[in-house]
Amino acid sequence: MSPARGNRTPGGEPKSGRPVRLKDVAAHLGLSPTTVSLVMNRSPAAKGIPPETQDRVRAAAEELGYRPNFIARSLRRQRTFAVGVLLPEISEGYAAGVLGGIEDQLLREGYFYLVAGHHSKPDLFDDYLQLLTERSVEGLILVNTPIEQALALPAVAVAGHREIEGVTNVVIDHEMAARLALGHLAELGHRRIAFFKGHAHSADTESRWQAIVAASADLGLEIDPRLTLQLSGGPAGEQFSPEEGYREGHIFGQKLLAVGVPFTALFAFNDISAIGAMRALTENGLRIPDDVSVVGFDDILSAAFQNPSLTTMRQPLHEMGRRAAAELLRKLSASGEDSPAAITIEPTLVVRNSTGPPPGDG
Amino acid sequence: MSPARGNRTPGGEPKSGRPVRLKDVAAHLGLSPTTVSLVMNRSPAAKGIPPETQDRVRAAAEELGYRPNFIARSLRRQRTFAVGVLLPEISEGYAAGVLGGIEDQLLREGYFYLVAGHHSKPDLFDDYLQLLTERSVEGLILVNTPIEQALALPAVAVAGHREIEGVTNVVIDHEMAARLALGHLAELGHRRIAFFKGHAHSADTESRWQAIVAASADLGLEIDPRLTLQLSGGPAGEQFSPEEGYREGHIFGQKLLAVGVPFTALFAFNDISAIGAMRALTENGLRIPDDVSVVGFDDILSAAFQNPSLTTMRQPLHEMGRRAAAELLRKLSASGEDSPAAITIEPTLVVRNSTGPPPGDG
DNA sequence: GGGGCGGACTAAATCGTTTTAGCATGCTAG
DNA sequence: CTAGCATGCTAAAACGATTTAGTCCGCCCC
Repeated sequence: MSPARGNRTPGGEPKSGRPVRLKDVAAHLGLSPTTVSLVMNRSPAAKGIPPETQDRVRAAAEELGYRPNFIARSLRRQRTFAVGVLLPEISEGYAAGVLGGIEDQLLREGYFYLVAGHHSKPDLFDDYLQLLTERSVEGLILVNTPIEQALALPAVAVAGHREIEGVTNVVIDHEMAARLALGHLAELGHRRIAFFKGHAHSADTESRWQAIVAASADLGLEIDPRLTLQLSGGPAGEQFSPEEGYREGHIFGQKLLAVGVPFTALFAFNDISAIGAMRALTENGLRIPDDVSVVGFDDILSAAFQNPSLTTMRQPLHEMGRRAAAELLRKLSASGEDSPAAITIEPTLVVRNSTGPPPGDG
Repeated sequence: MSPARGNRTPGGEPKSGRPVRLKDVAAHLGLSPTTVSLVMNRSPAAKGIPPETQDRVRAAAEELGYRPNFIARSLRRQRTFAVGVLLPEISEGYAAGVLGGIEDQLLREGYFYLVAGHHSKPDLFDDYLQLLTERSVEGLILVNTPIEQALALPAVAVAGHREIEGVTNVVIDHEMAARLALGHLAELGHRRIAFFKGHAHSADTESRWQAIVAASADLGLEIDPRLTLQLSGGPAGEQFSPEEGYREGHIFGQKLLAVGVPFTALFAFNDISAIGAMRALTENGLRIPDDVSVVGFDDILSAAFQNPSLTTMRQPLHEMGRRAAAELLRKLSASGEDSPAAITIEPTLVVRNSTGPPPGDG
């Protein structure tokens, strides 16, 4: 049936070298490119084309294995259906988790994305921003990437450190996190709880701490300043490695014991430092959770594989990425004046084996 | 010394709405677009244009904040400087690690990449392959992604499961891995070593096992079949979760003890199962490394945070990604007939605290 | 018989570049 | 005096689509 050579591979590509263009389909049918374009795009202007012709066009396109050239289409329509993602480093748990969510949402909606890892170097950040702009991305998602100035493109930030005009921030609900974690400990019977605060130059630190203070008050818990230690996280602006965080958790665990103020639970700033602290406590003869309960934050992969496995607040990274992408697409499509300054994501408490009733409570 | 510069933001964008085009620069200078294009691209054909004019052009471009439109350029030159990356799932440690290396290399060479996660569904894989082709990627990198047919584009696979015509495979040097790991154990004095084999339908399983057999022979070690257990990894073709791997390691650790054949070391198939096994051994009163030494494979983040920290073979994921990207770019640029069928990457042994001399050896 | 109209298309401009093929102009050599 | 040849540029045709503004034809109706 196929008129004139029906030679295509299962992939839809013609066997001959070059791909089939719109023009080829048109020529094959004896129609103009315009007509074929209108039909293929189901353009409203195609209503004047009789259904029979439309079918002919679509059949021919299928038969020849026509695939529209996205580049040409992008140029003409001034739409690339691509967004840029800027993050410090792909192969880091946090960013990879968020990126997974971004990916799901974007591909589902027919978008692709270009990723650039700036390794926390501001000049690289600027370069990549430039390159992404040149490539005509329609918007930006910033993961864990602080920015100074307003951006020329619609943008959404995940764990953005600042409030920037026009940039929607996807953040975790710290109040809820504090309520859940402290509620869990309080319910078990803990009254004297130690804390690790985040390092001073992280945006999360302050809001999280305030949430902890508020939740403590609500629950009638007292916070003992001698039992709150602030992580330094190394030199300012530098990304601290997991190993450093672990080491610091280990040191701080020992410090807590050295203070001599009794405590029955520890709420760490993240899983890494929690794991370090668990080791320090264990080394000092304390048993977890029998003597001390430990709660982490993040739910990294390692948390489940500790012994005992770590109770922790899970940040739904995938969901955060998904929401960020969805919001960006909304900004792109809608007239979009009604974009919120922040989107709050609910964390969940993952109860494992590092928490239990305080000693002498049963 | 920036000349004239009226109105551009630090970003290089003009303040007025629309970006500056080549034509604008030409008009501003009273020259033709051709001339400006030749100069901007340092085309060989620009040798006929006097240096003075060239300077004028570049100055104007700088002043107006001209940025070439990559889409238009791609269309005309039939080059996108973009490659497609197909992987099962971004937010998985292995793929994220490799992707980090891919990213570094590609960006360094002026390329971008489009990622698609097919979640191990063959139909999604086909769809994305189609979409990437439509977007005119110049080549493909497949991470942990088995393919059936030859591909229409130049491609490199990382951890590819099959040998496909024209696709270069980046693989780990299993012989070396076996030599290093067993050499380490042998040197410490171990003679009776237990093994976890990978599940049957993984490509790595067979070659790795053969390498182990060979290395054992070289080192004069005997392999006791009663001490080799094969991981099942769940239903065929299904991605097994870390939790499952961990659980299986735990079960297999107990099984090893139940067998009743004495052993002083375990070489697991991966870190996850090693960690599970460590827990099982510890629960049964064995001390690591005093009674049993354990070696893992992969060096996932958790490996360093175990207690004791895990000695393991590190797969240089970043390097593997980097090499894959570099090879793909080589294929794209060179006439490229001389592309190897495989690129072998050297693993490294990371000695931590889960290995030591066998008991009664000191 | 011609004005109006709906139906079925299409010519040509456009998106922003690159690239091929020339066009003036002036100078030199024969 | 003019053919030949640099020199310094430019016109116009791509690239592969989309989209605006028609065209052409037949028919109906007065």
